[in-house]
Amino acid sequence: MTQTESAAKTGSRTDIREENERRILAAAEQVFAERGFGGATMQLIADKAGLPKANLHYYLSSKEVLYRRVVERIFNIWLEAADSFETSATPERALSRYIARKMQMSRDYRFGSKVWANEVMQGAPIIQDYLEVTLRDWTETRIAVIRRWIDAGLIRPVEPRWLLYMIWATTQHYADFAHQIETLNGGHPLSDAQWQDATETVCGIILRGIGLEPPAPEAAGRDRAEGAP
Amino acid sequence: MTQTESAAKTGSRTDIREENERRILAAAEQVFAERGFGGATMQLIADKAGLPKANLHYYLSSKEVLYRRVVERIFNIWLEAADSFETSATPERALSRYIARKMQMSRDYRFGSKVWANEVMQGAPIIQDYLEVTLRDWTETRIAVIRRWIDAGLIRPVEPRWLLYMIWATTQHYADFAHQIETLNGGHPLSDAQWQDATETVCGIILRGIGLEPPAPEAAGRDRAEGAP
DNA sequence: ATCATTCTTGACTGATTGGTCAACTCTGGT
DNA sequence: ACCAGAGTTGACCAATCAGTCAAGAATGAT
Repeated sequence: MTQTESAAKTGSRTDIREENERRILAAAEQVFAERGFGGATMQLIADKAGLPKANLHYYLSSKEVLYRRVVERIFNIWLEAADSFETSATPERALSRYIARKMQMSRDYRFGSKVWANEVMQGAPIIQDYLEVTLRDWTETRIAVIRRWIDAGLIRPVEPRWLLYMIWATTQHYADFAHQIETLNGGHPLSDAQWQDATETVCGIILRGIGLEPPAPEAAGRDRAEGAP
Repeated sequence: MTQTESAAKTGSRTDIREENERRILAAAEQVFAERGFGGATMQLIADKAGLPKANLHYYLSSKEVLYRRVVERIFNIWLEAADSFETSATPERALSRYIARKMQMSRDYRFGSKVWANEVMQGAPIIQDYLEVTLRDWTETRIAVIRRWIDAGLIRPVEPRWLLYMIWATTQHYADFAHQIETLNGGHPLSDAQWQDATETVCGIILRGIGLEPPAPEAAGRDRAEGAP
């Protein structure tokens, strides 16, 4: 039916495949986020993607494969953001940029964050190897950096682990508990100004908490998506 | 009824009912925490409780009723802990006690915390009224208290909402993401000393972050369950 | 000992699930 | 015009699900 012409300008086959996979993955991310792996149904994902259920299995062989694809995509996005923790910058700059970036991610990828939370809460049956290798390596290098800051007397002596967990927890909270936050906000999503204020507050408390003076908010550009890679 | 006599260790019927309901609720809390509502099965809960599945339906009429009971129990536990935010105390004392109590709760009720997180992530289909009434009221009163602290110049001027969310996020993270934390801890659960250090670090960063000097760790008694109400 | 009541449980049911399949349409190349 | 291969889809299947039920076991009161 009209399915084919909904693709981009060029009607190439690979475009159809890419477009449909994109739609399926987007729908799946949302449904997995809201219901967890076990609670999600292929029918629900199909409906949300606007495709018949059999079509899902044509592109993604099984529910588990689909879930794995979703989780891997999220982990890659997380990895990109993790780069904004510049190990060569000053503590103020490295931490404030990282926190701001993670807050922005909670706003832009709230479904992905929830899927990640769900996966970890269930004991990470799918992504345990990511945790043990990639995440652990990333964490260890940042811990080393923070420890060097401490040794240089740049920040107060705190166990770097707890500091990192605090940043993760606080920023991801705005995605995972978005519904609770909205309810306590009178049922309305946070406005642009509220997001910016929350980001500055979180950044300010954490930086001051370890003995730093937070830098002036960076250009205030809230919709300046992100800088170069 | 004949309930006049105080419930002793007699093998009375009500004892059997209470004991079985307790076992079912405990098993259900764990399974709902690990799989979410949709992913949990009555068979799994029955196996974990050591009872035949039909027995579950004898005590609790449906899966949804069972889930509701679990969630309500968790909310009540949360409410008790919320009392440790003493509105009459100094900011240092009110906040440090509240944070310590919430950290302890993350350790003692990790399943409950996960069920709560799951429920909120799914849009709080069951407990929306709790969010809108009880939680909102509690939050508003604490926000008012924090605002008074600010007006009195006791703490730095920060939006109280973001401060509360930060405390919730950070403390609950230790329950909801316990698996990730364990993995990054070499596969071992946090030791008593690590829990205490994490608590003090979280407390220290947040208090210093709003311009307070954290009080000396309270008696360091890590297994001194909790004081009176 | 009798008996009403509570508790136990294997066997069952209708509904829903993930996944399959064969018949079908559409597309670009020739 | 024709065709090979990509994309589409309703109908179907075995497995699993929440929930039911009736027959029986256990218990306290008399």
